[in-house]
Amino acid sequence: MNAPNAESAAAVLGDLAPEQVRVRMAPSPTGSPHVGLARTALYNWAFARHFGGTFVFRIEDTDKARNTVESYESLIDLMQWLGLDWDEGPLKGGDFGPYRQSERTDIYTDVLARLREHGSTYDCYCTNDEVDARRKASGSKVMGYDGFCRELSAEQQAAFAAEGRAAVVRFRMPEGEITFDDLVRGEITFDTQFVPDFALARANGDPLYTLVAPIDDAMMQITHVLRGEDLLSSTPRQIALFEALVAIGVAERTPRFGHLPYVMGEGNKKLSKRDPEAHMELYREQGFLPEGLLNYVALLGWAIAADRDIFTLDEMVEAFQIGDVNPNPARFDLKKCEAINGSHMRLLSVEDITHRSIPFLQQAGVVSDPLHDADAQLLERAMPLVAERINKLAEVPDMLAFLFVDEAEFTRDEDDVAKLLDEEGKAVVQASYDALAALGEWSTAAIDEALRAKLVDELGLKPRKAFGPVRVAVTGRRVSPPLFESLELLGRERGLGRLQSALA
RNA sequence: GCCCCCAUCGUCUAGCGGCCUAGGACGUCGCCCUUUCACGGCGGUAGCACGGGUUCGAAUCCCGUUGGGGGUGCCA
Repeated sequence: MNAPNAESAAAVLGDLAPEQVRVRMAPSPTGSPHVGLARTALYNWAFARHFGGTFVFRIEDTDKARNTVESYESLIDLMQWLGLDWDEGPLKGGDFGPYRQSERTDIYTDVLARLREHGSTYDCYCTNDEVDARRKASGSKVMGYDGFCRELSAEQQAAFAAEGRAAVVRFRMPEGEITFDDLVRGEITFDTQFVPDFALARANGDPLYTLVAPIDDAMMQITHVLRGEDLLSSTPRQIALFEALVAIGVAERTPRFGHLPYVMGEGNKKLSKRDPEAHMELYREQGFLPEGLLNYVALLGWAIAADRDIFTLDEMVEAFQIGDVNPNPARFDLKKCEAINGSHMRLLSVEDITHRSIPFLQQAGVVSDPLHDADAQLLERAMPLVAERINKLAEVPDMLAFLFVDEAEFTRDEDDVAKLLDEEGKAVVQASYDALAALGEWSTAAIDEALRAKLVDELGLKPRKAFGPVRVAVTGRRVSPPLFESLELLGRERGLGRLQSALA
């Protein structure tokens, strides 16, 4: 499938020293950032860090109609949250800037002029309808542009211009085959007869992605291009253009390419922007940890070892080899993503989880903002009870709300009340109240002992039966932190109050 | 249509010609732990798409078929 690992560093680097590696993440600021984009960013980042090379962050905002500032900002925000730090790019600068294509139009205009001078381009006056009509007439199976304007004389060009036609600039594709050694797929060959002359600039002069990406990669001295599989079939065009850029002295070399597999959603289709599961924002809001999310996303096409799937970013950097990336598309599985995140949660100290949970608690209105001492102290005692039983930070407020609310605002889940606080349940709660009202010391151990003596020993209830109603009475829910500990934290007065109010 | 990519449990994967009676993880099922939910532990379930080669030997290499995906823009 891929090159053997033992040789892969040499196979990947060629004559480059490891620290000369330069890769880039080059998203378009349209829409909200995507899971696939995060994976591409992660692989590029890990590749650069593995070799001690440079990770460039570039914004591909040539499509004025679709770019938005919100999208640009959320891109930056996401990268920062994930901890994928870049060496050159927005907010950071670098020797090859600017790093937003919208600020580089002079460069593109200049390079385009040089390409024209070199004979790599030509002006094309055709309309789509004309091209379609010719294809229909000739019966050609090849879609795309047919090269009609390739050899137009100056007089013919003048004649078209006189008709008021504006010309797009097209690249003159060379004849023959283009073969490249894809870093994840191996050798791939295209016959350029199936790669039509493509447009480099709009009729209004605006440069297009097809022109701009290779120019930037060339001038930013990118050595390895790791990008989505959707760009695979545009690679021969880019390689041909790169060769022209080398010829005119803009590029030193053509980078190596590696095409990463798609991330698929439900069914078997590419995770699309309409898919709510596609958006990174969502995971952040739900309280996924960046390290957990990154770990899961890394698994979509790569494995650190045969029998292991929890690892840190440092471990990934150490182990990451582009040749190990699996070329087939991966389905995003939320269940597994949560499980991986939960494993990372359990790797954290309680202090750390507490710290990270506070914004979620504050946003839910469970604790004060800024955090008062009283809340902080209660939180410090409560977090150990829940830290082990959650997969996402957003679960914390649900688990702990009952401890923090004012008694007046305390409510119980209706379904749970209906199920567990029936006549029988209320009798249990009453018995619990009796047992605890007399209690001398209000501690977990004492509460445990008292309730057990009363409910299990005296009334002969099974623990399952006994503690369910009490739990709903005290915490308002069937699912909660451990009961005795919860009672202790609640305190005698509020604890007994809850038991009493459940009887009403 | 044409071009290109892809193909191991339901899902993500390990596998680089003999270590494969195909390993791990998530899911799922059962059991244990247990005051609920989790966590943890133990066990089960389930897969090399198909057909031809090559080879002493194929999940692994080659060809074909089938199936999936992508491209085929004055989008990126």
